[in-house]
Amino acid sequence: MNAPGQIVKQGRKWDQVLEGARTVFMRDGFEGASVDDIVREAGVSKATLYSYFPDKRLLFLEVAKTECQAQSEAAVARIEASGNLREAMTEAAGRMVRFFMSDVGMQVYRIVVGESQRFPEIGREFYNSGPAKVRDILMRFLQKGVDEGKLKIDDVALAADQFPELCKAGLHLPMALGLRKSFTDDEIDRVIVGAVDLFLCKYAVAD
Amino acid sequence: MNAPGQIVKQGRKWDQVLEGARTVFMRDGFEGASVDDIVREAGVSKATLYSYFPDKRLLFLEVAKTECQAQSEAAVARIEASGNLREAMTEAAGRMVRFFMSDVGMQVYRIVVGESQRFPEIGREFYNSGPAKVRDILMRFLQKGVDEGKLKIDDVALAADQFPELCKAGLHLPMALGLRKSFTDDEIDRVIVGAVDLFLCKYAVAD
DNA sequence: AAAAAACTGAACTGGACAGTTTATATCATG
DNA sequence: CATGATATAAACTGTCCAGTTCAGTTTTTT
Repeated sequence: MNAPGQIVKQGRKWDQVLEGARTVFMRDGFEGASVDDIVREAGVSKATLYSYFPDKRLLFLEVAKTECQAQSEAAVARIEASGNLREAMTEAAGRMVRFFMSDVGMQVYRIVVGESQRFPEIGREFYNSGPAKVRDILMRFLQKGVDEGKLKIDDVALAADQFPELCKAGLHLPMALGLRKSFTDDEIDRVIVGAVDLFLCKYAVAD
Repeated sequence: MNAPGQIVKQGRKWDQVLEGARTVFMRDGFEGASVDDIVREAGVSKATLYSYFPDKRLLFLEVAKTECQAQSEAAVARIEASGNLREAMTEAAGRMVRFFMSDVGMQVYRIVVGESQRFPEIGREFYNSGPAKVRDILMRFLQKGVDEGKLKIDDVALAADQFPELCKAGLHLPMALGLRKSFTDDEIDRVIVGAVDLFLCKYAVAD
């Protein structure tokens, strides 16, 4: 018997449950996924699942948290400024776009946006372990550029919000709405190059 | 008896049904709203609702469509370039931000993103009657600026995607995720001015 | 005022699904 | 190999909800 609201991590099949839940939630969303689907996918009995997770909501929260951490770690891997600022930013942009255009990234976004009304904590969890990390790293990166005299930015926080938005131009919304399943590398490059161009045109001291 | 999938618009209480549905869907989302809630809110019998709409999904689709049209018409009201380009864009940005930051606009976005997996047509419906209209008008506006020699833009379509994204910087995501309920006028102005500054820095011929 | 159309209320059907229970089986380890 | 922890299958409970039905009432039309 669990203490109410507690997740118990011991036991052989914990990973199995989580992996099955991940698969089904990512495929069907929160409401669309039934617990029976999940136990079938996980190859586990319902009683086992409920011995680990007190309810469906907390199971989903665990999946979302894990997913965000994995994603943002992959996406955020050092922007360590190689000599050339433009190159560094272009590469960072590429990683970000891959971050939010991946199947899993997109699906997490959809679910989180859709459910953040009913589960407010999920919105914060997602923001902190994803977008907020990107923002922090970008701010540090930009500030360093300013300190080194490569960039001239009055409002670094604003700039750190602007750049990721520019990288979404024409890509993110059509995907989130299911109008497009994917984009070609050329389409993506066009947006990234355009983002970096626009950004550096204002903020670069000398290019 | 309706032809399958057909919506019947005749009858006294059609508007009443739609208005009740609007209220409840906007408050509770699609899954969260029960048809019984809707008929109660609308002051109408369940049989009446089902004499107009063959099912819940099509009722929601109708609400979303109506909502988008109303919104985008309000938001898009002429960007007729008053002499000053910067002023015109700043004002257009203000309208756009008000467009997607309003309670209803935000809620439609949440629901549509959340449900566009299960109902693909809803994503397209929303995109075409909202964001696509803004995009078209912006493209025409920018092209005119280019023709008049005020702007220099290689890729007008890209620029028309970039500008709205810039207007979302730091505002849209925290709202969509429920981290912030609202923003002060100062916060919004900062983002709008920043967007116009960045945009015109690259694209304006002479400012 | 009669006929037709629209509406009502309330009960009902059928299905989906979260979470529980129970009796039984398997595993890990000392 | 014995014992306690972990897992299982399957049936069950209770709830929620979309959509239907129907006998009767109100409104509109003619």
